[in-house]
Parts: sequence; C-alpha cells; structure tokens
Amino acid sequence: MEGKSISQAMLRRLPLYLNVLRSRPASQPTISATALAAELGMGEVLVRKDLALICGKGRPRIGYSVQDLTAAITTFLRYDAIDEAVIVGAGKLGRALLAFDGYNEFGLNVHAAFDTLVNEAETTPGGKQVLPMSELEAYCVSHNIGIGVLAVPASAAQQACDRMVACGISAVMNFAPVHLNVPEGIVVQNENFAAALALLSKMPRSSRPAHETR
Amino acid sequence: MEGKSISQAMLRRLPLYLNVLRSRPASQPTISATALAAELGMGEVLVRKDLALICGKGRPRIGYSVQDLTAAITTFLRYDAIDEAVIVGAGKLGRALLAFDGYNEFGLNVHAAFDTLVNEAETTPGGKQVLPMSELEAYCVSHNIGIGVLAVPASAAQQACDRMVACGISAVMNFAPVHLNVPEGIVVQNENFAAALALLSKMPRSSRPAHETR
DNA sequence: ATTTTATCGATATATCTTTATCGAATAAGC
DNA sequence: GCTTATTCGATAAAGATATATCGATAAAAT
Repeated sequence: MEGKSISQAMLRRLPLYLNVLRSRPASQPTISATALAAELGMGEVLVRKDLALICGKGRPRIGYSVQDLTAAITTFLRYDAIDEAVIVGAGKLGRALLAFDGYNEFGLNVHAAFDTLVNEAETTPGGKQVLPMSELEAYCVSHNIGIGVLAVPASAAQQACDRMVACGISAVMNFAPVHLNVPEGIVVQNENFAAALALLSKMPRSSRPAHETR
Repeated sequence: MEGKSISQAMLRRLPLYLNVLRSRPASQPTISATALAAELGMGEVLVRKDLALICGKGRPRIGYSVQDLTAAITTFLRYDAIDEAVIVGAGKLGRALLAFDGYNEFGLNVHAAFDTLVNEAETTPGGKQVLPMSELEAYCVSHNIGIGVLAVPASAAQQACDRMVACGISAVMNFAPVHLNVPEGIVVQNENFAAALALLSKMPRSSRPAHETR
C-alpha cells in the first residue's frame, strides 16, 4: 500500500509554494523551509512535512534547491502536462472565466465555452469561441477534453454536469452553488463565491489575530 | 469563555444549506437534517451539529422549519446587512468580477473597480465605474467601504492591500496567489484558482469513491 | 580544528473536523 | 390508545490536520 498520505490541505498549499519559488531571484539558488514558511505566514514544520513528501532531502543550514523544488512541485501537480478544458455556461461568469488568461500557468488549456442560448458560434474579443451547447459532445471527443468548468445557474447545473460526464470529462470545477451527483471516479471541485463571502462577512474582525484562510 | 466553536469549515457549509432551503417549494414548510444531508451529499450528523449552533431545536420526525432556518442562517451570515465593497485591480479578472451580478444575493454591494492604469473614470457595459487608483481613498471614506476585493497581479498585491487597509477596509478577498501581511483585526480570504485547479489535476480519478471538496 | 548556528527530519502532542452510536422524543399508522 | 418509524440531540470514537520538541547534520565563524 501507499505509505504516504496525500493530504487535501497539502495539495492546496503546493501552488502557494510554487508561487513563492517562481518569484525568487535567480541569485538565490536555494531556499529554506523557514523562509518559505515566513513568506506564507505559516509554521515551518508544516512546510517541511509537505516538502518531505514530494521532493528529495534538504540540506541543513542551506535548505532546498529552488530549481529542484520547482520541478518537483510542477511535475507532482502535473502543471507540465496540459489538461484540455471547456467551460459550460456562457453567462457573465462563464464569459469572465473564458476571458481570464492565466490558465496555462498551471497546465490548463481552456478551449471554448458552450451555452444553450447560443445558436451559432461567436468569437469573443479574447479570441475564444462560444459555441452552441449542441456541439458539446462532438467537440469534447475530438479535442480530448478532460476537464469541465461548470458556470451555469444552479437549476441547470446537475443536467449540464451529467452531459459533461457523458462526454468523457473526468473532472468538474463547479461554480454553481449546488451539490453535484457524479459517478464514481469523477472529481468535483467546488468554487463557491458565496461560501468565500460568508467567511468574509462573518469572521471575527478584531478580537483575534488576523488570520488567513486557504 | 465562548462555549460554542464557530468552525471555519462550517461557515463554508452554511451558504450551501441556505441554497437548498431557498430552492424548496413553499408547500414543504419543514425539512429534516437527513434530507439536507442527502441533497448535499454529506453526513446527516454533521448537518445537525451545524444547525444546532445557529438555530433553535428541530422537532423529531419533522425536522426544522424552512422559514426559521433560512432566517437564522441569513442573519448569522449577515446576508441581510449589506456590506459595501470595491474591487482593486481592473484587469481581466477585476473587470470580470465587476461584471458579475449576483453579489447582492449574499449581502454584498460591489460599487466600483480601481486601477492604476486608468486615468479617468470609465463606465462598464454593466453600468459600474472603473476609477483611477488615486481616487480610492476618498471613495472608500465617503462610501463607507468595508470590504476590498483584490484582483491585481501578485507583484502589486501587498502594496495594494496596504493601501486598502489604510482606507479603512477591514476584510480583503484576495485573488492574487500570494500571502498578504495585514495588521491585527483585518480578515483575509484567499480565493485561489491555482489551488483549486491543483486539486482537480491531482486528485485520484478512479480508485476512490468520487469525492467532493469544499 | 573546534565551536557556533541555522536548518533538517522524525516523533510525539495538541487541535480541529468528521463519523459512528445510542437513547429519547414525537408524529403517523394501526 | 398502542405500536412503529423517523428524526433529533448528545456523547464517544475516529480521522485528519497542525504544532511543539528534540537530536542530528553540515555550513559558517572563530
């Protein structure tokens, strides 16, 4: 069996590490867990524990090689292997997501958006296409789409999700604030603005030390 | 001491409950924790524990009053009390966030966006303004802005954050993938696409039961 | 060469979060 | 009215996650 435990929480931290590493000047070829922890405002022991699971040993008094560490995290997260993706739902949110231009940084290639209200192909100012929903199946199959970004209203989410799954999509990023029922083996990642804002409004503002989440 | 523990994780679930409640037909005046749990794909004990902390007791064999529960969650999350907000950073992401139109549903009023690259006020198709960064201070003070949405590049994030804090903002929703240092009493909520995608790419696709996060 | 100091890695502990179990309560059916 | 099924609420157990402690290591300073 796998002795290593791949913690959910740790997976969320890896991109943060990667970002710090990328922002380091080339003049500093190594970085310590202590420095990483300080920059991210977290405990240094936790950083070491995370790094221990994905890369070789660090050197006392020196730390880790920035280059090696970057490579290790990148491959671990498969940021080097491109995943093909589409957006389903071309309302305001869907189009905003389509216009966003930084996906390739973390190994995602967002092709196009699909919407039931669109009858013939449009091209956005950003140069990407918005296509009728009826073309989803053919497109996904021919372009080997593996990831679907779901940006439809809550009422249409489950149906749209089913359709994506039927097209061979194996991971869904869900922006609709509903629970999606999916077959075994399909991953759902919820990205919920409402939830995030709930925390903002409700978190204690003063009494406690300012604390950062995620 | 506060006997109740206000769990981070629970705060993220409350909006989900609220959404289920809102989608219920008026013909069903009550709902059981079991039903809520089933709809959200989670354990029913957890739902009961959450509800126990924010509302009155449920009735055996019946459940909770949909109306009372909705009211309890709404007030608990302060969705009834409007928070005034601005967006800092009017690049693609910032403008997309400005165009998004569902904020009022959860008690947020997004006024305008600010950007250093903008020299005179623009008005977006959605009817909201994009203003020069130099006007941030005056605007925040005169409109009593309490929440700032940070949508600038990573390199400018800390500086922009400092400026927001100086304007009296007490909560920051951070879309930049960096750690923000803030004074005591300021809340930071990170919303990180990269982290979300990391999970999507890396999560085991088949072996395990499909599992939903957040 | 020796001491000092920053850092690592491992083990143990604490904290937070979720799930499991059980008796009590109460509406519905008989 | 009595039984039955469903649901609640509380306690206990399990699991996941983060922190604290400590000896070992190796670069830097003396």
